[in-house]
Amino acid sequence: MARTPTTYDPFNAVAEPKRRQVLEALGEKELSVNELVELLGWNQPSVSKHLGVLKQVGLVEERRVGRQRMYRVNAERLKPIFDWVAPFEKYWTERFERLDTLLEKMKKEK
Amino acid sequence: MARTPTTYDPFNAVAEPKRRQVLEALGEKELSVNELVELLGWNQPSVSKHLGVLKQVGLVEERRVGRQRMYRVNAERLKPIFDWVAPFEKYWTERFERLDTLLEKMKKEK
DNA sequence: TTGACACATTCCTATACAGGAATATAATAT
DNA sequence: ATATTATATTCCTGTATAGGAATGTGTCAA
Repeated sequence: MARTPTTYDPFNAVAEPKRRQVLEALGEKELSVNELVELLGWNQPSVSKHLGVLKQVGLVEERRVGRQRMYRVNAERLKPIFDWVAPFEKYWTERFERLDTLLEKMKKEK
Repeated sequence: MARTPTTYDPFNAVAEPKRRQVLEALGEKELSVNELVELLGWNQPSVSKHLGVLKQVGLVEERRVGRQRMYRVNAERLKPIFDWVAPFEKYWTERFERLDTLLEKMKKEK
């Protein structure tokens, strides 16, 4: 077998750097395809194809307005990635250690 | 061109579900290849090959002990993933807003 | 109805896996 | 030296891209 398809899950869809750029560009604001084309500086079919993958995997949603298609991020589909990576965060920063210590203290004091 | 190589960056390395399992299995504790083989129930070459990719991309580190090789997670290489996905978190929960508020308060009180 | 505009899809190709099977390498024990 | 243990590497193959070029589809305007 080959690699896991890009449309299999958010991890694979987001592995492609350009698809991350698309999601960043969308950010909070809904954008049309042409707005993305201009913003990113890629050709239109390329943008459309990446949007197609993101849409298949549920990372963006599409709304039709006249001959335009407005795309927006569906952030909840990124939650599995966050949930997977978050537990490792304590290893590179102390913020959470401090928080853990604080919570432990609060627990004991209670 | 084809897809971005799995060894290109942590995003691509971690797109493969089995490699995420390896990182989970390692967690905090260093494990030998055979311990991983037993823990995961895969054949040995498969485990070694996935470890090879993870090592190339810097997500695990290797230590030789006799004829064994002990592997451990290098969590800092996961930071780019966390940093990329974290800004989206506010869209599905409010927890971090509260945490940020708490940390800001602690900072000021200090 | 004919253009023009906005966007999607198809066709093509080079590339890169992931998994299985077999084999190679390195270190220890006998 | 030889066998054994622990692990890595090589060879093979089917599959799935990502990018470029060309074309198709749907919608609005004159």
